[in-house]
Amino acid sequence: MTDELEQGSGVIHQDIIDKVKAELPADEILYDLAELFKVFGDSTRIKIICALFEKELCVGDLSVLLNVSQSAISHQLRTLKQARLVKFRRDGKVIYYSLDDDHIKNIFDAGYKHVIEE
Amino acid sequence: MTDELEQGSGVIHQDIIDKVKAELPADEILYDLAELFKVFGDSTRIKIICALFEKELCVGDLSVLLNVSQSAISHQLRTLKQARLVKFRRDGKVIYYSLDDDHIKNIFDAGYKHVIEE
DNA sequence: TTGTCATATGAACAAATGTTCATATATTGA
DNA sequence: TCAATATATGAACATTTGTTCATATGACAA
Repeated sequence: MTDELEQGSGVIHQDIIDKVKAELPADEILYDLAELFKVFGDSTRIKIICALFEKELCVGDLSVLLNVSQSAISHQLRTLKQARLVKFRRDGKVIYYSLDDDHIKNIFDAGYKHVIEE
Repeated sequence: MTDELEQGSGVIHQDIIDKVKAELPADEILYDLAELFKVFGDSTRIKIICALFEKELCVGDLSVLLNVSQSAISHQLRTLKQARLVKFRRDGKVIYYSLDDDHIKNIFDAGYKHVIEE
């Protein structure tokens, strides 16, 4: 046996495949990258991110602002926290969230430019 | 009745909420933006995109290169096509795919920078 | 035409995801 | 200590999503 997966995919250009393969970033990096974009790929989370560009906000503020339940916001903040996109500080009972990273704006803007075109 | 959704979310700063709300892009734009990032948020698709940075490739090439079935590649190319991220040209039986947009690289790079840090 | 090759597509299915609901935790003030 | 408030979390559930499998389409060569 040569290699797994005998797909009927007509291999066309093995030389090109090899060349491109050599240029591809490591699988793990591309996996992480997909995971990162996945976090941006939900409208509730994008709205949270976008809101936090303006100002740090507490959970209640976000809930009212985006008209999403407190629980849902909290769950999504957890996702954002795990992706290390947001940080938080406590002030008594209230917890304020803000963006944790400078790249976030760049990623957002790059996508934004694509979306608003034409 | 005042407004839908009487969440028990302790509204804290109505003034800030109003201010931030005024700055948020339209809902539809943020929705589209999330949809765009969603397309980047799958490792197979990211790999396809990344491969196409190097060179136009046919379905068979992509299938072998990424070790993904022809059908799966084809389905994902459909998604990328619908998002107008790839275009294609036919040459006999073979169909070559390439990237359709200059922003794609910017979006990818912005995410990439975030991922490779530290 | 007919057969073959490259790609597309629909149905089915398992896995991942986002929200809700109920409840837990943590902090403050009485 | 107790009640109230802000937030977090786990389980359940409905959707969405990505792959597979089988098959259809379209192009070429014989």
